[in-house]
Amino acid sequence: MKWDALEEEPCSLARTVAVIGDRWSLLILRECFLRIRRFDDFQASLGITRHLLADRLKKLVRFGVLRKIPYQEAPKRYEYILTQKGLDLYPIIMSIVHWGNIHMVDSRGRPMLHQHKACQKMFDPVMVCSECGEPLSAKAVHVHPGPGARKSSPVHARAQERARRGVALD
Amino acid sequence: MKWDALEEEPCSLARTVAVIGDRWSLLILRECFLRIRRFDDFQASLGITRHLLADRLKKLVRFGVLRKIPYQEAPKRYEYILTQKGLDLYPIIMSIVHWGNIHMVDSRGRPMLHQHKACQKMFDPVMVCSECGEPLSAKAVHVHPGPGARKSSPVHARAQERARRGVALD
DNA sequence: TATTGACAGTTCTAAAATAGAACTTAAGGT
DNA sequence: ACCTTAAGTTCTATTTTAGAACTGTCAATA
Repeated sequence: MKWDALEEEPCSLARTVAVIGDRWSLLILRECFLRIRRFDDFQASLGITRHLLADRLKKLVRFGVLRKIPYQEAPKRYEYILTQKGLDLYPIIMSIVHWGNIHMVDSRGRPMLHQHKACQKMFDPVMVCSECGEPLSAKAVHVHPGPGARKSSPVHARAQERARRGVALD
Repeated sequence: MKWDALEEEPCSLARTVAVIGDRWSLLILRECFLRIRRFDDFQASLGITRHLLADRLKKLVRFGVLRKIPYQEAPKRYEYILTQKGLDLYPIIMSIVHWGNIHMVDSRGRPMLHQHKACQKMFDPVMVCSECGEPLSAKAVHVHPGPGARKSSPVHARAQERARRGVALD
């Protein structure tokens, strides 16, 4: 499957993977959330090749995740800033960081701590249900086809039948 | 940078990207959460080449995200099941799906809806602070070096200084 | 005036990863 | 004997990525 085909898939995960599903895009976005904005600063802090960095920034701008805005004339220079669409990636970034904090840290402990300005406490992100506010887990969720669904494959039909019969996820 | 180097980075995001930061791993995991478990079923539903699928399954098993368990002898056949570490990826998957639902769906609407078994309602995932329960946004969070931090680069020092001075994220 | 340095890229070649198809192995069924 | 299912492995061709060098503007310095 080509990258372009991913964008067209009838699946919100696949379409998002088309935007952030490569080795560098998420790392670039991490830097954006840490207030890195300029080409050479991205390059210095990530060690990405300049070629790839130029390509990825172009892609993120094309998807509307970053905006390229001039910060000086003569010579014209630009910086890359998160759009609202980009800022909305924050829950993805945080849930990735949190999983890494739980499952991938070594004996030195967490590289970074997060403080909530509102309550002043160091926190972890928790994913809850928008309707009842309870924490979510995979086992507590049923999936249903939505209006944008295509007919499901036989493989998926069998899998959903297993779910209906209460077959566990693990 | 090589993939192996990513795993060693003093950053929980980078280390997680080493596990799920390629085009296929997240798609394979999506199938796992939909109760797909067998090689040919993954292959049929994803259209991934058998070569890559074998490689990615091996990687996910190596990282402890999936377990390979036999479901029949003679000939020996295996299926791939999420471990607890794998189930813990659910918030990442859901936040990715949710971002796609908001920013990447076409006119047909969402491909999939989610129902919370506890409250019976269709829901969206919301990320909240573990301490005060309020919804989180990037702008409401301060970052601090944790016990596993390495000395920050000059580039990051300048960026953090900007944050301290209250420079906006966007 | 000539030189150096900062910044934001582009261009080149070599190495690595991926796509796509065919092949293998082991057993059961007809 | 032959076909099918399942889970891979092997092969070649194409695409992507790594790594380094190069380009074009302009400002500041020697």
